[in-house]
Amino acid sequence: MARQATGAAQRVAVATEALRDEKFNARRIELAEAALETLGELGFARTSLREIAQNSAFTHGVFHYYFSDKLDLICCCVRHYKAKCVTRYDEVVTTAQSRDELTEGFLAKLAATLENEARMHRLWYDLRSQAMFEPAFRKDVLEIDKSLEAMIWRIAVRYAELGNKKPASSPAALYALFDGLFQSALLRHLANDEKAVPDLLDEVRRLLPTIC
Amino acid sequence: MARQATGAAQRVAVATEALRDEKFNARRIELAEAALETLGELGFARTSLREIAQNSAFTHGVFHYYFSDKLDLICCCVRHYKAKCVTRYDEVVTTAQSRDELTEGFLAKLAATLENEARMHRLWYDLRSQAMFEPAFRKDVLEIDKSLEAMIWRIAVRYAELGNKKPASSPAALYALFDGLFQSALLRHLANDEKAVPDLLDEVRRLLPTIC
DNA sequence: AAATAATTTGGACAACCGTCAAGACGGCTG
DNA sequence: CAGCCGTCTTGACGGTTGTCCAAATTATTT
Repeated sequence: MARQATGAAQRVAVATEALRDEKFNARRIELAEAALETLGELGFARTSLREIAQNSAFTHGVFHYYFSDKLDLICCCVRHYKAKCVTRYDEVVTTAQSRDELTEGFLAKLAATLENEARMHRLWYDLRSQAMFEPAFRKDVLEIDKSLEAMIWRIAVRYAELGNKKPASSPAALYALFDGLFQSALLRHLANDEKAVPDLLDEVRRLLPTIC
Repeated sequence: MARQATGAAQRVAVATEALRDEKFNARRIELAEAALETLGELGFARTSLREIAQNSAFTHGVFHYYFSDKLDLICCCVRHYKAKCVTRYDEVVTTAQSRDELTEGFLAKLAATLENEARMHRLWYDLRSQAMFEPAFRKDVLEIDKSLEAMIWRIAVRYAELGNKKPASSPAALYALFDGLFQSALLRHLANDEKAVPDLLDEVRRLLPTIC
């Protein structure tokens, strides 16, 4: 009986603790999302915890309560950012019924994210560069890079499938190609080069048939 | 006569001023080179003028005497870095007499610079990302990017020439591909992935015949 | 050799940084 | 209602930052 009571109490304790953890984590994500706003605006180098707090509804102390460290916060930001990004083209991939449909759907998403989420993308490139200096970032960054490579690969496989072929290049090379093109287009776009987006689309449109 | 004397004096004045400018600029480059040492070690975000000075033979005041600004210093660093980089493969391109010779020469240089100048390369990627946030960097970065694209294109043209063909892709796409591959390999190399270099070489070896 | 200019030094400054801790607030439990 | 606990605020701390400047040193000209 005593054992049972203790067991029940323990179960309740575990449950409440899990609930607390969940709530705690939800708050972390909320804070990370607010931090991403400022990070995307200023970049890693110029962003301080105080600046993040001032551009959000939170005080700078809260961030230290939920994150052990500045790096901890930014790692959480990166990880959260990943979840959003990696599925960007999946709907197009699954619904497209022809090469043309896939191509146009992909290009549309590409142009849209380049123009509307430029700040998030430049932050990603910033943090990936930081990972070359800061070991604490490397694990997350390499993991995200792998996910993005897989994302691009899913497009290529589907594109090949719709032509009854197989992709001609490796996942790594294909990701490198698209990543390089996107990075260059992003920089040009941020520098107010109005041809950045159409040039990227032309390039990708020309490239897609050659890789399968 | 008076006119002539004035003219001569002016000529001398112009000459000495030019000499002064040259000396001034030589000092700037000397300082920039010292700064690159620390920048390559710590990255843009964590490098301060005092840290640069402490790791060099100069005091921090000198940097402010020769550079109006921290950005001014770093722009000078980037511009100086460019001159070194852009001709890296030119000797291989001009001396190679066969596709194999060009391929092996290129791969050897590629592996060497990735391993021996990793710090300079990561600084380049860092600064290119910074250019997405800091407009002051954009002009120089875009210019260097164009030079690197041309450098890669010279390799491709020569490679095609040695096979009596023409490159199949555009300069932009080709540069994007190699840049993406190199960036990925660099990150992996810095994360102590021993397969980073051989994987890059394998990939490039496989890719070269397909682009021409 | 004297005077003028260019260069270099090292310290002072205010502003900012990440971090921390003492206390306030508010809901929940006993 | 009293006490506790998780959450949050606020202000302070030592250290670092970019910038500036007056004085010292060196080079150049007269």
